[in-house]
Amino acid sequence: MIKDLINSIYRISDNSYGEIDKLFEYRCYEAGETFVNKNQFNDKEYFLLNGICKSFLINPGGDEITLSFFGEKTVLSPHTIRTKNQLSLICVKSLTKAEAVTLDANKFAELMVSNIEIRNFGNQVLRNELADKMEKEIGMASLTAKERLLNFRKKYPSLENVIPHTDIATYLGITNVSLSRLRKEAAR
Amino acid sequence: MIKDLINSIYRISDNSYGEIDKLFEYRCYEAGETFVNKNQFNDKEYFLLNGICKSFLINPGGDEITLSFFGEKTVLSPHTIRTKNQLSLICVKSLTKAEAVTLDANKFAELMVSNIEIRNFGNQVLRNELADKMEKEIGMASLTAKERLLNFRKKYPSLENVIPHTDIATYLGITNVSLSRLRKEAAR
DNA sequence: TTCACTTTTTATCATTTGTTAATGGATAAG
DNA sequence: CTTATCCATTAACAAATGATAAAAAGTGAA
Repeated sequence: MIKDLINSIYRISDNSYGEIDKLFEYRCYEAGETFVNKNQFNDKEYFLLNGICKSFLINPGGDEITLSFFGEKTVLSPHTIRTKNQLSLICVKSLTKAEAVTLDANKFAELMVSNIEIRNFGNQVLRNELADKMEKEIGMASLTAKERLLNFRKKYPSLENVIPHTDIATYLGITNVSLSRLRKEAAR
Repeated sequence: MIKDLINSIYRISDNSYGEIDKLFEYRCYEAGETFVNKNQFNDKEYFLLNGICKSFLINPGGDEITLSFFGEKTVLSPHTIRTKNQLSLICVKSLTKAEAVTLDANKFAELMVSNIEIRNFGNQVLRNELADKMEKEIGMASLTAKERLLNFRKKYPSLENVIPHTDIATYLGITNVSLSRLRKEAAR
């Protein structure tokens, strides 16, 4: 199933998969566990098998601001862009019970150098990450909160009934009270 | 001066610089020239020597939404994350007369594979790009428009008096009328 | 079940931002 | 110098969103 996850992003041969396969370590997280902490050492890549996670930052007021959600069978933001000097730039927590495999990020980076399929896979993950951020960026700059909510529903169907609304609200750039209001309007 | 630009991001040896140096082609853009177009073929990296550029997307209403600004001696968003299948995902235009050097992106990617200094430089550009987007993301999600304007001024001092306010407004996620209002308040 | 706790909704009012349109200022062409 | 054009500002009103607090609904443990 990890192979399916990878192939759904960029198709690689069984040989190439074998090279990554050796690096996997299985992990299990409880709901609400923050397993990547800002400013702490981190040298892993994460492939999420099931469950839901969010990446977030703490704003000056002390609130968690959701950056992205990660559903089952997705890759968390790549190590290169998530860390500086091996220290994490963001936090990641599980919002449900979740299972994942981790890989040593340095060894994976070496594979990206030596194996073109793995490099293409890694670069595709990077591009997806950026495309995601650009999509969100233009939404924040040109759509109303209601439109952003509707986009959120398209992009993450079913998530709305599974995770705390506060996490969704900060993702949308509004308060949870406003979200409740928009939900009511959208229901009509 | 191109060497200074590179070294200001990640210090590389003269040998490594020599490898990049061969790839440069000089370009000059008039103010208002869109030299990267969405959905069009693109295989270049861009190092901006002087002038100011913006990356942008067109929203459903037909407006240009500014994604980022690029000042003198900076690197435009790397080709990997800016294109898919060699087709550009965004537009880039010069807001002033500008000079740049371009490089063949595929040849640069090869250098990133064979030369660790160039790879580190390229990855640093990637990280900076993402850090930038995350900073903006959290600002859009947790700051008021006025605070975002003040942040913009810190980040791009002097830009406010050089480029059209509409470009700044869409960057901040507000209308140009609102920007004018905030400018007046902030002046007090 | 009941109780304690958290989350979501609702209501009220204040503030921010958008929309539209008119005004003024700058700039460039004739 | 005039005219035309573009851009920024201002004004008035509408709409969206925030802040606060109270009520309702859900959740989990004893």
